[in-house]
Amino acid sequence: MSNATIKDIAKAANVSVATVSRVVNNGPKVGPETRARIVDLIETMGYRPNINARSLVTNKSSTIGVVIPDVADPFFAALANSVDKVARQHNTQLLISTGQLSADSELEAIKLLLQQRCESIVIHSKLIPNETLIKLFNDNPNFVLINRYIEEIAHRCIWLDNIEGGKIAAKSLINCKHLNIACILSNYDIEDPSLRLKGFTEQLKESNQDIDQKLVVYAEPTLQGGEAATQQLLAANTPFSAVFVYNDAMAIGAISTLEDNGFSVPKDVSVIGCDDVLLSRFSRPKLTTLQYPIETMAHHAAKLSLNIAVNVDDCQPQDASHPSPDILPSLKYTPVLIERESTAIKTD
Amino acid sequence: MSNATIKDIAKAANVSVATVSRVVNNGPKVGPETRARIVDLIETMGYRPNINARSLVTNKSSTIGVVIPDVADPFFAALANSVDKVARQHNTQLLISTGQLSADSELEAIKLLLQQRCESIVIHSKLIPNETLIKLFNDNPNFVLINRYIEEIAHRCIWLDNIEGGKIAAKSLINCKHLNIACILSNYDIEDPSLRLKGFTEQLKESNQDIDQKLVVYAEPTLQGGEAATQQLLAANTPFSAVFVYNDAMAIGAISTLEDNGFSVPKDVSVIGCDDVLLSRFSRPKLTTLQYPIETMAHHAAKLSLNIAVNVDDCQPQDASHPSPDILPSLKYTPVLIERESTAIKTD
DNA sequence: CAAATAAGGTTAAACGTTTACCCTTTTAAT
DNA sequence: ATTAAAAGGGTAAACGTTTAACCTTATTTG
Repeated sequence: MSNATIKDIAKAANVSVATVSRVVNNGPKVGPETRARIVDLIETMGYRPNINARSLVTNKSSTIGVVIPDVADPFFAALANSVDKVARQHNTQLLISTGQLSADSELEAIKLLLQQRCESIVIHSKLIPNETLIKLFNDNPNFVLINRYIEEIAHRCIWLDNIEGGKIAAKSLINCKHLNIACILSNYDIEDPSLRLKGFTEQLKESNQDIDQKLVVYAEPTLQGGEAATQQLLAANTPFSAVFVYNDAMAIGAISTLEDNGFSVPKDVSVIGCDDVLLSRFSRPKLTTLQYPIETMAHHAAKLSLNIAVNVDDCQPQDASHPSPDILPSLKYTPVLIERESTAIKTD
Repeated sequence: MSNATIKDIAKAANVSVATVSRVVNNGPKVGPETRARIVDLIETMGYRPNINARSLVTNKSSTIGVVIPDVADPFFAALANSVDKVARQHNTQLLISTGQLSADSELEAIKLLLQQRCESIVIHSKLIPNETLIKLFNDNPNFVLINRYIEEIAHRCIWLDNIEGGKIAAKSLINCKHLNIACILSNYDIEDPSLRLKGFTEQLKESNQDIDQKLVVYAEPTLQGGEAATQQLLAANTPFSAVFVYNDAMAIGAISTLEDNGFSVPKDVSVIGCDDVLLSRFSRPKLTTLQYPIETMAHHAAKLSLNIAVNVDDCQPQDASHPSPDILPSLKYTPVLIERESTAIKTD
């Protein structure tokens, strides 16, 4: 019933398999009444083409792969979801493979996807070495790298300007007159935290401010990590009136811990996050954060990977305050500061 | 290079394809030195079997499908993640297909997965009619339904006792002396909200309490939905001192709106959520909620679907206060109340 | 009215595996 | 010394498609 093959249909319709194949694929060379008859049969016999057989001969899979560390993380889930939307618009099936934040797993995930004959893959990899990736990308013209920049394959990297992000955060905190500023960063061995820190400290230096090394702490980029990092900060006993946090989850964990310890946000300490996940609009206090346009970026990446013309409108909107320096669609995205309630001008 | 076929290996090793196939699949009938030689060649020539060709002949896919409404929802992401963990333990690739909360899409998603030759599928469907599902399950012995109970296929349904959940919530609120209790429910056309409401009102009746129909409102089960529902509640101008909310996202949206309107939680109104997503431990105030053991359930579902013996330890722990009535591993799970800070005994 | 073209098909090879069945050589048992 | 069995390996069909190449019958063109 559900496993009728093309031959069964051909026999029932009294035509060759080629003809059936043509109606299935909307090919030419088949008369209207024959087509109608076959369409009918396909419907009533519940025929569905065997993807494997098809892929075997066409060497295509109608499948787009996504490699992310973890499906459960909202940030990566948003990424995958965005790719999924593009995929379903183009009759493409989404395949997700998780890299678990280990170089071996990431590579394994890619190979798995390759084995499934995905010709397009959007890869979020932080741990595979540049050279390996470059080699991989040279063999596979439809791979796209998201959230990472490698010069040699720059035209297939969709990335966020982390340095600029750090600068924007610093500017905002400086404007609020903060002098003792802490940093909570991810302890994952990836470049994002250090780039953000770099931009942040550079900007601080422009105002002749320096960052106290005791005030930069590292932890897992999760709610719990934010909690742990904040406890560490508190234990150091070095006063601070503001903290720049690696992501929103950590920021919310930080706020939670701060308040548990009698500090009010933003009265006693200002907190600025990064990512602008949906939640940051609903936390108490509402979170000031750097918007990471991951959905747009993932959308862009998916289209690039599928070789679909990228519509300028789909990309980061030209913002008067943050004009993109490149011709659109640019592969570089810049975060935008979203000011809400967790930051304030320093009092006392 | 990366697309060497089994024939290439055979030629290089000076053996037949059958022999190569045997070493790839750890089959018998191949001598140790031949095996070593072939393994070597496979490595150096970067051979990876073509999954499509293999599936075509074996009619198996080493793939487990998951149908969920949406990847971006943390609840479903947790579900998928849990299935993924089981899958990778058993060398199985995860395939996610999204149902978008429409019966047609859900069915389409299943068919897509079937077309990819997934023999095992974990399905989260709320909208496909019972009969359709029953038929589908009779044809496909490895399908498992999660978060829904259909009597005819009960042995393949992993579900949560929503009625009991409603009762537990009601008891807790009654214990806190609340008399005017509101309900915020999902407006999706699924049975969960009505079952929870049913349990809730039944329990209320046992204490001779009744629920004011003006105090039960419906909205999207999201942060924004919680916001909207609460505004509706506030607009009705009927006082209430507690609210039972369909899920944690809505609950957090509700708290946010309540506080924006000058009500303090839990002083002025108690809020009880449902799901116990990670976030509920980090919201302000920390959320009292019904724990929905979705990870365990999904783990269980994945194993059931893959025909893997389900370990009793993996299932819901026997809790003295909530003994499971069935022999473990039970397919029915019961939510557990997690009391945190968003509920309190009624004052004034 | 012949020739050219279009329309609607068919045939068969190819895709890369797995596996039942067959064959040969070596080893063990009598 | 014979024979049986075991070990190691080869052959070829089959899985369900797509598609180039070919064929036949109308239809158009000059």
